[in-house]
Amino acid sequence: MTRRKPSQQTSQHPPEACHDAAWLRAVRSRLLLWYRAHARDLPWRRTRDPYHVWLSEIMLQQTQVATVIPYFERFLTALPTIADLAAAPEEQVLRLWEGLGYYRRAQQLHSAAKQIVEMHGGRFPAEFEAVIQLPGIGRYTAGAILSIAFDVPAPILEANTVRLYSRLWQFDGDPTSRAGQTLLWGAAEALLPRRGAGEINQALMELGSQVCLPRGPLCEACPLAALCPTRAEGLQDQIPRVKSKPRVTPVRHLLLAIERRKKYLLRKGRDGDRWVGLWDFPRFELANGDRVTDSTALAKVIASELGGPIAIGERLASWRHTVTRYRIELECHAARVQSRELRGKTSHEQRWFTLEEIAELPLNTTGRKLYRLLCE
DNA sequence: AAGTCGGGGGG
DNA sequence: CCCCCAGACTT
Repeated sequence: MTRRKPSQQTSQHPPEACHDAAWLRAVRSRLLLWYRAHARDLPWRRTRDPYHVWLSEIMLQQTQVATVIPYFERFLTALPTIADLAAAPEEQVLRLWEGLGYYRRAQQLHSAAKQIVEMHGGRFPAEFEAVIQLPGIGRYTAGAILSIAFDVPAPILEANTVRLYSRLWQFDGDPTSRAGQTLLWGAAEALLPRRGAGEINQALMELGSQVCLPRGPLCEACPLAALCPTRAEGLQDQIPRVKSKPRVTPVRHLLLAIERRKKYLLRKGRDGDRWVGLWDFPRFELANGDRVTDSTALAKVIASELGGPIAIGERLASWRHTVTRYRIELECHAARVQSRELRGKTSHEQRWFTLEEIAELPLNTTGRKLYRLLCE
C-alpha cells in the first residue's frame, strides 16, 4: 500500500510496486462478482461482433451512454455491416450522426470502414498494430475493441477508470500529465487478467461510472471500499484533482433563411469551419454592437461570401447555443436575393434545397432547429 | 501540454 | 449557472 507523500507520488516506483499480486487478485475477483450482479443491460453488451463493439466505442467517446443508445440502434439498422458502411455516401453517415456532435468521428469511422474493406477483406482486424492504425481509433478504443471483441488482454484508460485508478492508487497529481498517464496506464495493465480482459475492462468502467462518481462517490456500495487507500483516508472528494476550465467567450451569429421559389440556400462546412461536412444556413459572425439591419460593412461581407447581394428581412427567431468554449447568441433573419442569380465566386459549396430535400441532409443543431421553424 | 472538436444530461 | 462525459488528433 502506498503511503508516500503526495509530492513524491508521481515518481520513483512503477505502479505495480504499489500494490502486490494478492491485492490485484482481490480487486479483480470482487469486481467481477459485483459486475455480474449489477451490469446494466446495454445494446452493445449483447454482442461481441467487432463492428458493433467498434461503433459503440466511437459513439461513446466523450458522449454519455443514455445519449448513445438510440443512435447506436438506428445506425446499425441502416448500415448493418462494415461493407454497408463502407459503401454508404458520406452524407448518409453524417445524417445518422446528426445531433451526436464531434462529427469527425463519423467521417473517420466511414473512412476506416473503407480501409477495412480494402486492406482486411471487410473483416475487422484482430491485431493491436492494425487496429490502432485505423483513423479515429487511439489507444483506449483499440484496447476496448480488442479486449471485448477478441479477448485480447489490452488495457484501457478513459474518464471512468482515470477516476477509479486515481483513487485505488491514491494518485493526487494531475492525471493528464506525463507522470499521471504513465501511472494510470500502468494501473490498467496491472489489473489485466490473462483471459477475460473484456469483462474486466467493462466492469472497471461500470464501477467507475455507477459507483466511483466524480463527486460524492458511493463508497458504501463499492465492492472495493476495503481495498481503497483513498477511501481509508477519506480523500475521495479530493482525488482525482480537477482542472480549472477555460472561460467561455460570447459571440454573435447571424443565420439567414434565404428563400427563392420554395428553395433555401445552404452551405456545406469545409476545412477550417466548425461543422465540416454538415450543411448549414449561411452564417455570419457579428461584431459586438452590430445591428443586423443597417450595417453596410456586413452587407458587403455577405455579398462577397454568397456571390451576390442579399437583402436582410425580418427577424424569425433568436436563441442561445453553446459549443465548445463559445456561447453563441444566434439571430435568424429571413432574406431575399436581389439579383436573379448568385453568380459570384464562393469559397463554400452552396446550393438551393427544398424543405423536403433539407429533411434528408445532415445539418448542425442550430441549422436543424431553424429548418423546423421554417416547416411551421 | 494545451487547443479543438458538440451536444446534452444532470446537479 | 455549473460540471461532466467509454477520446482522438493537431499544434
